[in-house]
Amino acid sequence: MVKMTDVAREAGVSTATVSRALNNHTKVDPALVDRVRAAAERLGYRTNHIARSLRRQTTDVIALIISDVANPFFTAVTRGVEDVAQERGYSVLLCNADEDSEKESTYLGVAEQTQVAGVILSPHRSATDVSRLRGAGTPVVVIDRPLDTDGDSVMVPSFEGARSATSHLLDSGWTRPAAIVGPAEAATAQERLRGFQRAMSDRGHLDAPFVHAAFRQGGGQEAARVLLDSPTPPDSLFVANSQMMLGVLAELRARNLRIGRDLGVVTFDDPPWAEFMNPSITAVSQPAYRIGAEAATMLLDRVAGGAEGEPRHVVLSTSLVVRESSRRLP
Amino acid sequence: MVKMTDVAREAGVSTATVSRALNNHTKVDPALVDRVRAAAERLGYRTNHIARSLRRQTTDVIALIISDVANPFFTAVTRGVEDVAQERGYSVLLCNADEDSEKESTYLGVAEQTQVAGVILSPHRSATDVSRLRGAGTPVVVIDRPLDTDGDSVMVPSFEGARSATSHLLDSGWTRPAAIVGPAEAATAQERLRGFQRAMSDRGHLDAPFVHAAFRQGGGQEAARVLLDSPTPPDSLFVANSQMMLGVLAELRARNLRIGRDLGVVTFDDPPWAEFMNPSITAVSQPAYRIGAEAATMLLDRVAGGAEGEPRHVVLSTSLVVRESSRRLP
DNA sequence: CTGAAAGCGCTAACAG
DNA sequence: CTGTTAGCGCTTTCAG
Repeated sequence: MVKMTDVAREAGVSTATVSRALNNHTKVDPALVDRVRAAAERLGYRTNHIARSLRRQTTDVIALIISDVANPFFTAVTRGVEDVAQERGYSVLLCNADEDSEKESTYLGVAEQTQVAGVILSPHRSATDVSRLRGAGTPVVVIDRPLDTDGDSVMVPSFEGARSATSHLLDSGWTRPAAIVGPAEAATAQERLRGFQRAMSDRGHLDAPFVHAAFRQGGGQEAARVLLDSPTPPDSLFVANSQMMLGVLAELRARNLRIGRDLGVVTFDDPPWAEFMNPSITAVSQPAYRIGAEAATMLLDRVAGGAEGEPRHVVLSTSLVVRESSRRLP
Repeated sequence: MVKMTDVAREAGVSTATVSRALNNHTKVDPALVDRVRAAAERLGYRTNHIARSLRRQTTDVIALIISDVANPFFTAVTRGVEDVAQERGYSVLLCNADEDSEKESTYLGVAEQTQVAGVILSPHRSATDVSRLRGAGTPVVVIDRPLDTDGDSVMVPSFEGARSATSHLLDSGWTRPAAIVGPAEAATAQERLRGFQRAMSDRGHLDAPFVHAAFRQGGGQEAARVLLDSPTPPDSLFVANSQMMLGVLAELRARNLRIGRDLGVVTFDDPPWAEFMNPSITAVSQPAYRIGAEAATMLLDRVAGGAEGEPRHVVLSTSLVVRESSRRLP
């Protein structure tokens, strides 16, 4: 491994000059800069970021802790984060908490120990503890799901999205909607459930059925099974994310139930496949890429400008993409 | 930040002992270990991995450089990698090369500069240069697409997969299949094209039409457009990955063409949505999770055991999942 | 079995 | 504008 002292010797200057020249620091004689650059090039020198980080007490990487890599919503968020991070010279340490508090806390520890410059987190529960990180001066931006403690965030109005999706079901002529929401501990699950319930109670349906399940295909399928097996099965479903929707589709297929005729469905999240289903799936679309991009921008601004100052909250809006699955056929 | 010297003082021992106690190194007096552990706990000490890495000249992170985060194949690979990495105490630095050689080489540089313990790479082109990494003694395992230079790899027989998918189309009564494959520079695109062509020529179709396109939804749609607009349009399509398949579906929908009646389709990769389409999509399924898990295992074995020794090659098999989209309806 | 001390490669005061 | 120097926090010989 060729290091700075090698370059310094080759260029006939001190390591300090090499450091300054390579990092286009303060004023360095242009001639020297060239000489150093040339020497570095010749030797194939590359900065040792570990050493730099130890000295600078911070790194060029930000951690992105998401709830599920298999979920297209989060991969779209990831692309948004990556694009702005890359543009600003940062790498992204992607951590898949996998809807599991324990894994999440492991990763929070990794983020701390590797001294990442900042963290973007989609917390599993609102009680997730980020105090150590913040205590160490590491900026944290929360996305998708809120935290009990205040701080920078990029959110989407889950309540309103769920409410409008449910109202739409009712408007389309379905009379007995039920909801399949995420696990009780997830804030987005609670919000989406509240939105659903509000829409229902506004129309006089007071005890609308719902079931909590894991934010995954298996969870969605299990929930659909329970609901459809109940004494008074629903005639339509509001499903709280696209992974669960896949499970619902599996269950409907197993029971030979046809969407649009036997059952209306709407899902939160608009995965790429939704429009190509037959019938196509009505969805509450979230600006996932923008959520990621905004969060990364906000985070890197903090990294540069210091963590002080009022918490900032960005709320992006959802939109209901009406397709065929919510239409009631005769 | 509480560091080792703080723990040492608190426990009344030297930093060397703290280090040894915490890393359950050689023989340390159990009583001291307890005292150190307790002190560390009390103070909320956490290892500074940056400092450790600088000293040890290696890190606890492996880099995973994939071609496209939005592709379910790669996210499944990612889960496989993550699971075994986590189990063995490593973190994963996920890099999305985004089907772009330049981004890929940026990330290869990041991997080198951050001194990751090893790299799992899905190379964009077979000429991708990993010599610097290997020269520095960093193990590299290649997945999905081969490299010109020899080294550890986990692959799948693309040629055979494409061939059997195409034969299946022919067996199902379609007479004019065409192929939509990836960009000419991608080795998997070439292999899948060869497999397609072999199946075709074996049945006497010598100049079967095909088009290269980007491994994305947009690429697939554009390719479908070209093929369907040709003077003698195909009656069926072999599509080289699921992202492109989404584009094909978009184009078919735009033209009001029905799968199974107007056109037969088969895709490489079996994304979660394929079975729920209507008609369901016949697919060449790859064991993505296992590819990731095998690659990570192989890599970490190298990390532990040294990079020397014969290159190892694991080849996992694909399977054709026959569904409705390839069936020819009267 | 434990401690003292050197040093990983880099950067940032501080002098010059 | 450039060089000297002192560490960042940890691990690991080398002595004891």
